[in-house]
Amino acid sequence: MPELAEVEIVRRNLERWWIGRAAQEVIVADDDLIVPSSREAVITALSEPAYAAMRRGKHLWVELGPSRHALLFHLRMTGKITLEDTPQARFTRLAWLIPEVGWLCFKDSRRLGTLEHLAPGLITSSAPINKLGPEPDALDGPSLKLRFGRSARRVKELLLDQRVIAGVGNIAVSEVFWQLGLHPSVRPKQLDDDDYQRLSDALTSHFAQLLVSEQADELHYVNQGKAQNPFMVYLREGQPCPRCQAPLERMTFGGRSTYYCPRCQPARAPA
DNA sequence: TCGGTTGTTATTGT
DNA sequence: GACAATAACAACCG
Repeated sequence: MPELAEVEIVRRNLERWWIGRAAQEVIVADDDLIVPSSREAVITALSEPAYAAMRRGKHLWVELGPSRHALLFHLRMTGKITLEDTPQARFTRLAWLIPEVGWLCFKDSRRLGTLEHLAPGLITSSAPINKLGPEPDALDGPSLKLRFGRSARRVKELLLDQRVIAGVGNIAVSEVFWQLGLHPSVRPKQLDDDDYQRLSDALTSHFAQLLVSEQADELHYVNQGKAQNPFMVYLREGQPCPRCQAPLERMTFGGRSTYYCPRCQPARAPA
């Protein structure tokens, strides 16, 4: 799935395309998208004008109508929401027509994304929104350290745990660790106060930069189509490190790859 | 055919 | 209880 920056880009697009308007027509192409709520509830909500597009972590929702329905989207691995001339685009699971704008299409080749309808007032108290940790830009070094607590888990696992910090994904870990010279298996005990501050700063600036460089009407995933890889180390196993030219390597934990430079990111002595 | 893929969750084992 | 690994969800790509 897209990470924080990509979801924020989709949110901004929805704001431009959808807010202030109601869908005129709805096509549910894949009922499995809508869980656990009913297809009827989603269609009813879509018939009312949208008035706000919100994001927390990788979750995106739109509030609609005087009765304040909420439609909560999760794009998971391959979801995107695009603006199309027709609702027939490949991989479209749900399409809704905004008059004088076009068809908004939830496209999702892997079909792991979800859409949930939430009754008025339930959104911020709903799981998992209320379980999410703070946004990266709301954390400084000391507060990040506090959130890690005395955990013995790898820093990587903690950053990917949405309850600890919201919005961080697997790509961000590779890129930020490379930037800071952190080994993929580093543990909280091996970080000093300075490391924590640099880590929280690097996460914030990583997402801020992506927000600018990836801004577009349609998200482009590195692994799909001909989009070229804009990252320094992610998916670049075997290629020279941009900093020292040593061949980049890959290490996986729990089936999640971290790409890193063995020279720039040496293992640290146990603290 | 195999191994890889930007997410999350349930399950099993240590 | 904490942690770690794995599969599962489902499908595409090289």
